Amino acid sequence: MNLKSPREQEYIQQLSIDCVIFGYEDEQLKVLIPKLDFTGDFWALPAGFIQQEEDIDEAARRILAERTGLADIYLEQFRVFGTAKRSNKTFMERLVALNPTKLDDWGLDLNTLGWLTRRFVSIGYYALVDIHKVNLQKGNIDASIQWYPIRELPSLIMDHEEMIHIALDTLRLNLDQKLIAYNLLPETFTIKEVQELYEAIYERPFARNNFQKKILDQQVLERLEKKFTGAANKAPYVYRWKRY
Amino acid sequence: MNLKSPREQEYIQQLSIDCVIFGYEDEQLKVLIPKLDFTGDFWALPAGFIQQEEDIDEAARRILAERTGLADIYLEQFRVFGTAKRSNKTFMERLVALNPTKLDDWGLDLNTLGWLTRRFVSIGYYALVDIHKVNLQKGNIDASIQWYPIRELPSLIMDHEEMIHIALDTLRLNLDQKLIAYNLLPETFTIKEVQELYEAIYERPFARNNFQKKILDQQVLERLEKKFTGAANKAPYVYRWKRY
DNA sequence: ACAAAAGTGTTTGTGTTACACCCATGC
DNA sequence: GCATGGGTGTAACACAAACACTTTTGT
Repeated sequence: MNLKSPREQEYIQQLSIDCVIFGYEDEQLKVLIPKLDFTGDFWALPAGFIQQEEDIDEAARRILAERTGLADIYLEQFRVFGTAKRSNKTFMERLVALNPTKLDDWGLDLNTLGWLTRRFVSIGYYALVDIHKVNLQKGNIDASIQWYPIRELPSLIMDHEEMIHIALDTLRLNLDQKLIAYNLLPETFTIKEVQELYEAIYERPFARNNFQKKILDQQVLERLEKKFTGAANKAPYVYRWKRY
Repeated sequence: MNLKSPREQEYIQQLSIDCVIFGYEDEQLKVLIPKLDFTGDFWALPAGFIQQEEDIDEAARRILAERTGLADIYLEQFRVFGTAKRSNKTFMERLVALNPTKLDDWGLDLNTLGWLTRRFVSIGYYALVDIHKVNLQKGNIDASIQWYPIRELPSLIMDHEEMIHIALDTLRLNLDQKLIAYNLLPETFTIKEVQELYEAIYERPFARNNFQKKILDQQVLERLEKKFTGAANKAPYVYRWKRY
């Protein structure tokens, strides 16, 4: 996202993409959220616009790559947000009031501001990444970027919190159906780790033995060697996801 | 949809809505498709643009009302179509070539044409209507408008056939989940009629007795009087959908 | 030997499919 | 009575949850 010249018809007008990027770490489902480089504590989902010669999926990939350094990411549309009153106006007004000089430094003129504060329709994408593969990078208007546990989100601008909740609902619906959970895990893992991931996503416990059966019956994992942790118990097998 | 002045910023640029309107009649699932009022056999889904002060859902409702005369319709987003090469260009070029004078009559100038032939991102909606309540109305660029059985579609412009197939897939996934089948039926109906509807949608037979149980177990129908058809068999009960 | 956790098997319950039967209606 | 199609009950089966037991590991 470049604030300096979005109005030059390089991008489709009044249409944006917002990305809910899910990761998994410390038995918690997390979302990647940048904080904007302005006074006033503005957190906003990674977002961007669609270039004229670019597929919307490509645009989403570009936005994701910008923040994560990853090119090959699982992602999916989940909803379009398009109420008439949906605009950056409220939050931009507060931002402008709190950052009188900064905007000049950015070279933001009134025209650009006008472009940005119009009504925007936004396509919501959610993405699943292996959190340890991510190479965190600030976007050019970010002060910082950070993973937040799904139950400890900061206060986000506009309707971004609603977006995260709808993305999570969609993820829950699609998880088994599309067998996409493994995008959140490293290359190899134990069944217990899969179970903990499921428990983090659905926020409820699963019975160990039945869970094991359910997962293995899907025939999508291949069993590798055992994993000796040094603990005084039976060593679990390590598995890898058979990509189709 | 008004071709005469869409470029005046009244609408959001390069963003459109396409509607797949499902109806049910003669044991067949049907889709409402207008034929454009130009030489060359152009069939296109009911479509339109989004006014600046209008929710996208409202815009979809407006487009639906225009063709069906119905205000209260079940509808749902199902996908955004947004590849970079997605534009009216190919089909408009053919249309212009086949209709040299007609476009002048319409007052279509090159600017408007340019507006229309740019790359467009389109939000797909599907709608379910009681086909007998529909008051068919041509849009102002339609020559005619007609219901087509899902397996006897005409050749549609752009990616509109793909849209219909994806809409149908989504409908199949959501039908039981969201209990929306009754939007396709008249006020009252028999279980057999529901079964025939399901068979039309999923294109496969259902066992009569089990189907009855499955539907009644959902507790969303209320049983009314019997329906005497004059046939030499037991009269079926008539049901009504309990709207929540 | 023992505790801890992994892995496997068995029983129970639930819901779906298949089969059989009964009921109402008009000729 | 009988053919026709609607409505209901039950047995068979498959799937999922709950319970129990065995195996492996390090101390």
